[in-house]
Amino acid sequence: MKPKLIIILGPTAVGKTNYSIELAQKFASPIISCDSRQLYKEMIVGTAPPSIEQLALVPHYFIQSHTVKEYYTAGRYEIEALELMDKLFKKHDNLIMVGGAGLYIDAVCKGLDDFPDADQKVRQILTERLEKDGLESLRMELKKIDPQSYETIDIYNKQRVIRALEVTIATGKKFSSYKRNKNKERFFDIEKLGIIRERNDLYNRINLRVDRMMEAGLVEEVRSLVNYRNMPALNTVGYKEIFDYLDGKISLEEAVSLIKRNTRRYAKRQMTYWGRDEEIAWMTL
RNA sequence: AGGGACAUAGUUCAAGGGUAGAAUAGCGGUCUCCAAAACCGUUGAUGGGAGUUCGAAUCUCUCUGUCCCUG
Repeated sequence: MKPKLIIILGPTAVGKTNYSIELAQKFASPIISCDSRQLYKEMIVGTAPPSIEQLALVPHYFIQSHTVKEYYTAGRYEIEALELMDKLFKKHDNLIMVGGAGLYIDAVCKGLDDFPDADQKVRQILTERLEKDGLESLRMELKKIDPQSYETIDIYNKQRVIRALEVTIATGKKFSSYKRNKNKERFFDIEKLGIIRERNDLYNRINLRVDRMMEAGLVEEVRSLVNYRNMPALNTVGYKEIFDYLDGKISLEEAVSLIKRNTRRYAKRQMTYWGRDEEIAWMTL
């Protein structure tokens, strides 16, 4: 019989942490976090990870385990998470995974194709070209060197265009040639449990959580990270807005309401992402 | 109580006799490695009533509401 991975997912602030700890205790399983921001050890106040008390109740993985100083991607998460599960499943029949990062969850469940790691230098050059010559210029180059990708990706999305270009340029093989459009085989079964709340309820929880983050010293945490503000990790709701405040672009009050708004939008995008995933069993809290 | 000003989308503000627009919020969607990212799309309003006019958000009257001044 295959071991089973139970994934608890849901929008931000819905209450995944509490629920997962209960469930993990029931299954005597550790918790594998699947959250693209809680895995940074420098980002604590603004990412609402499990508390110290909660972490003491159940062993957690991928919580404050990485640094904002290094680039991290969904691809690396897939590799690291699979390695970890390989080990943990030797002792556990069931493992609990919790998180809100849709792409990271998909990476674990279906697997990403084996693109080479992003070449930061190539990305840097492309990003500068984007600023200088505009997106259209990058689009035209993609059309030339990988027309297949030009046809299939969102060519108005600069991140995607750069991604396709950087892989093609860095490896000499077309970005589209890496795609296999096939899910990877996994050695474990997967059960997805989605948690949802009524929208007003969720929005109230989001607003409350942001107020608590401010009380807990979000501004200080963000101030301590100014040197890394250009790293992708810091391109995060709650951090961007405070950077703007520290720059004097907006008032603290504006920053707070922007954080609330952007968190609401994030929650909505999460729901959209999972909207068509028929494997998820939904549960309203 | 008297005098004055104002009333347009959830909010802030345009249009001053001729197709009611914008920003923002809200809502919906996309997604194979920066994903708390990066994109795309969209609903919605002239406070109520009467009048002038071919035609009223716009002019007149009235009611209602809000604000200011005076007592």
